[in-house]
Amino acid sequence: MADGRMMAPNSGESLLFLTDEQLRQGIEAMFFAYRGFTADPDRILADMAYGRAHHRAIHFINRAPGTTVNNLLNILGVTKQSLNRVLRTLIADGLVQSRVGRNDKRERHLYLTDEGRKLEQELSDAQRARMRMAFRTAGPEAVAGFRTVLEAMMDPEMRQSFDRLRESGA
Amino acid sequence: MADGRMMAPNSGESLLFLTDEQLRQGIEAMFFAYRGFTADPDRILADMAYGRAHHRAIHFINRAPGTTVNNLLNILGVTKQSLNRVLRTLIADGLVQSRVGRNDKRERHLYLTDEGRKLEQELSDAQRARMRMAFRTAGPEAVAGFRTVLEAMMDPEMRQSFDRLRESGA
DNA sequence: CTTGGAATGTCAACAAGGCTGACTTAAACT
DNA sequence: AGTTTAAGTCAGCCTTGTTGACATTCCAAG
Repeated sequence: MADGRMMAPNSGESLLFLTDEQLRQGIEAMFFAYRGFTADPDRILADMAYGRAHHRAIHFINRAPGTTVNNLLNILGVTKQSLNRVLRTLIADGLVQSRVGRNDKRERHLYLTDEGRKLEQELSDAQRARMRMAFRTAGPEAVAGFRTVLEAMMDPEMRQSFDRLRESGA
Repeated sequence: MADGRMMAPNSGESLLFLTDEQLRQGIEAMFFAYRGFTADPDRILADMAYGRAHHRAIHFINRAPGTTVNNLLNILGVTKQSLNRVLRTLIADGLVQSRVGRNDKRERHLYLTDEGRKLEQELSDAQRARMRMAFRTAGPEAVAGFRTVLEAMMDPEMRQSFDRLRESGA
C-alpha cells in the first residue's frame, strides 16, 4: 500500500481502476494487438488469391467439420451472399467439400479436403506460433486474465458460440 | 495444489500450458472479442457516411493533436492514399482541420474541430462503456493479464507506437 | 545558387469483401 | 396444397485496402 506512488499504472490501483485513461489504453492495445494477430496469416494469404474471409471460413470448417452453411453464417456474422462468394471459390478450388444433408437434404454440410486441411495447417501454425509466443512471454496468470476479459467483451450471442466451440473441442 | 483435478482448463496447468487446443481457444476468443469491441462504434457510424477507418483516424488525431499525416500513417498501418481519402472527407465535413506546418511546409498538422471532438466523444463513450463493463466483470488482475498478453502479441513497431502513446497520455 | 533527390501529400483507378434486395430451387412442415 | 426454411444466385452499392502517377516542398551536393 505504501508502494503505489510512482508505479506503472497497471498495478496496485483498485481505486483509480477504471479511469478513462486506462480504458483508452485497453482500446488501443486491442487495436494494435489485433493487427499482430492477423498479420502472419495475411502475409501467407496475400500470395494466393485469398483473403481474411477465406481464412475465417477455413478455420471454422476445420473446427466443426460437417457444419451447415447456416451455422457458419451465424458464427462468422456475415450475410450469406458474402459467405457464399468465399465458399464458392474454396469449393471450386477443391479446398472445401459440400455434401447434401442426409436427414435434411436442404442443408449442405461442409468439410475440408486434404488440400484444405493443408492450408488450414499452414495458416493456423503461423497464428498459433504468435499466440504461443505471446502466452509464453506473458505467463499463465496473464493468459487466464486475457481470456476472462476477452470473454466479457463479447456480445452474448458470440459468447455462446465461443463456449459451444470450446466445449466441443476441449 | 490438491484442487487441480477437475478444474476449468485455465488454472493450475503449468505443464499442459501451451496445448494447441488452448492456443486455438485464444485465437477464437480474439476473433469474437474483436467483433464486440468494434460493434458499438460501428453501429453509430453506420447511420452516418463514415466507417471504421474514420473512427480510427478521429481516435488518434484526438489522442495526439497536431500529429502529421505521416505520423498517423505509421500508427494506422495503411497507405497514405487510403488514409488520405478518409481525411479528405473528414476535413470537407468540418470534423478535422489540417494546418500547414510552420517549419516544414510539406507537413500537415491535424486537429479535431469542435464538431470532430463531439463525434469522437460519442464514439469513444460507447467503446469505453463496453471496455469498462468487461474490465469490471473480469477484475483488476485479469485486466493486467489482458494487457500483458496483448502487448506481447503486437509487432515490435506497433508496440513502440503503443508505448509512445501510453507515455504521452498517462 | 542551382539542381537533383527525398519527403510529403493528392488524385485516379482497381480489388476485396462487406451490405441490401430480388429471385429460384428444393425440401420440409402443417 | 400452401407455407416456411435452407441454400444459392445475380445485380449493384459502399467502405477501405491497394498501386501508379504526379505536385509540392525541402535540403544538400556540386
